[in-house]
Amino acid sequence: MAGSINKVILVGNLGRDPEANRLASGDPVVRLSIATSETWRDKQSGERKERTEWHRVVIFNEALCKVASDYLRKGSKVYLEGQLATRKWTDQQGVEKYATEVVLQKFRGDLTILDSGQGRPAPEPDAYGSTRTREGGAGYAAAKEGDSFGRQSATSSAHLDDEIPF
Amino acid sequence: MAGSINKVILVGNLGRDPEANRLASGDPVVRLSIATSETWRDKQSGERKERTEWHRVVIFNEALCKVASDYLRKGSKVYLEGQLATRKWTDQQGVEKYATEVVLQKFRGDLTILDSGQGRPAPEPDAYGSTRTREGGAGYAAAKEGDSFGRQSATSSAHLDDEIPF
Amino acid sequence: MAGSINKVILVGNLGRDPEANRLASGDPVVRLSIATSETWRDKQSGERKERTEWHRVVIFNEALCKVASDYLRKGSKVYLEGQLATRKWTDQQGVEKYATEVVLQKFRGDLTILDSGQGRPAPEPDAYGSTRTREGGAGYAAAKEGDSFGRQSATSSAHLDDEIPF
Amino acid sequence: MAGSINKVILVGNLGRDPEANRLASGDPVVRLSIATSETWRDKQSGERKERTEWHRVVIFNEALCKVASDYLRKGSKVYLEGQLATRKWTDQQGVEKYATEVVLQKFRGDLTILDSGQGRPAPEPDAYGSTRTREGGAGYAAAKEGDSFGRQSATSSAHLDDEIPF
DNA sequence: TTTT
DNA sequence: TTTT
Repeated sequence: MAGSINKVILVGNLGRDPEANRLASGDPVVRLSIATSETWRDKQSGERKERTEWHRVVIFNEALCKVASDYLRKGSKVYLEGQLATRKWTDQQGVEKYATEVVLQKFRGDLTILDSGQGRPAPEPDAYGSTRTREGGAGYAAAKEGDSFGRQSATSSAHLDDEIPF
Repeated sequence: MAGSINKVILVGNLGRDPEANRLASGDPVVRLSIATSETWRDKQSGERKERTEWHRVVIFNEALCKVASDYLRKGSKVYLEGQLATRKWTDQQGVEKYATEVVLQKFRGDLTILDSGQGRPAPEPDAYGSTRTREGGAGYAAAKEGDSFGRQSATSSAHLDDEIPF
Repeated sequence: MAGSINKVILVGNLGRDPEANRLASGDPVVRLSIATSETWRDKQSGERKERTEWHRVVIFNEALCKVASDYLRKGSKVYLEGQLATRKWTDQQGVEKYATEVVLQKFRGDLTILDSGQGRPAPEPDAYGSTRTREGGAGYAAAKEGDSFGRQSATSSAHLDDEIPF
Repeated sequence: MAGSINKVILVGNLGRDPEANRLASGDPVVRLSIATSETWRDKQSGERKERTEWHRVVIFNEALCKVASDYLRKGSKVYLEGQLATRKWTDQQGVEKYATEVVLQKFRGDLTILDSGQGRPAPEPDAYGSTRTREGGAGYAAAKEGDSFGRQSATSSAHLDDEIPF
């Protein structure tokens, strides 16, 4: 379909520290869990309501992987831009599962830090890069080769996804 | 969270005609299934690849419901803007399911037709509005009251969602 | 032109306090001057370069006028969404001038505060509303009626615009 | 300013054919004039009103220059994404002038054709690329070196800008 | 799991 | 005129 656009823009906070990994190809992947929320006053009761939405973000863009793993922490506020991708897999019970993620593909997407580190622990300089030398070490498990879309294959990440529910 | 943004922008084509319904409250809901796709040339094989992504869109914005049901048809190209919302429900086997939708809430979102009707059947004038007078009639099933977010309750739409795969 | 989109998204900082005014109609207008900047390393010299862009923002959306005048100050960081509008006028020397602004029309646009007031003077409660009672007083000059687009007429604001250059 | 975003999204039609040029560096530049419009019904008179906005677009992204010059024509509908940049220059009378453009920098921005050529003259295959071999030839005037931002210097384009009014 |  |  010539002429289609698939774009997500989020401004929100990380619910936990970024999860940095490498595919078998050596390419980095960083996963973020981002909260956005909206508040409104209920017309009936007059009560203040809040609804929080959690977004799974998967970064394949190398430069942005580095920004994410070096400078983002639980609580960080970010602006990011990616695209929607729904992944399907079959769990151990043979049940088909779906998860929709915001994907920042290689050379695509955008990620900008909106809180300049106030109150967050200073990042270790080049924390992500250093894992190149201790590949597979604690916290940076090696992953299976990605699919043609550049994402981990459904099976290799199924056990992670089962923990899903964001 | 003061200061969060949850925005999706899609330009794509409808995979089927819009599904117009009404909540028990009488408020309209229109569901769209939108395809976006991207093509690229595989660096290894040199082959041209294509990946299509299907998006579930749910419109609660009344004016945009009317635009959608009056002027959109299978194949129509649209620009739309909404927000991500993930819904959870339990199916008949007791399995927890999730579906992420692009929601155009009341008084929010945007929807613009990008192909001025070429080749599509002329819409019946005010097709949607006329269902007000035959509520529950063929093609416009009445639905259960929405939840606080204004969306149909998980249970009332569960059987639809099971058909999912977009 | 059925099917056109004109959208600007900015994340940046206010270069000065918001300027709140009222049109002759009584409708509020708030003007912001927003800086965005980008930095890069020059490939030749290796030097770190920075380019700052200044954006004129004009808010006619009443709710967002209130947010802006009550909570924003010089230095505040905001996310905002509006549309481009280029205004033309003739200055006292008879020279045609143009200025492009990011406009948040009535009931349109978006404005979200991204820094929760850290270090900024607490806003006077309802500062903007209170000017209703001292209309035309210092700092809230009354302005001539807006044009059909809801903006001040070119002539009524020409002297302001001559100070322009952002 | 770490953490700023300057983004413009337009869906509109070309008011004339693209203007393809090359900088002295050999890098391509394509200029587009894009119209967006909105229509509304005047609350007082009940009349249908329309307002058209013209946008100057400047493309430095090489791949998108090629798309624009090969496939776009007067009347084409496009989706595009760029950033705002205001350029200042002094005209022959010594008057300072400003023009705000939507810029698609090298390796940045987005451009998607929304009408698949219906009714437009088929583009000559690779029309743009062929100018590499007849640089400076009819229709592809060579231009002075760009500034650090990658844009043509103010002086070299001043005479073009004087024709402005988009 | 975040944030206000 | 902001911010880093």
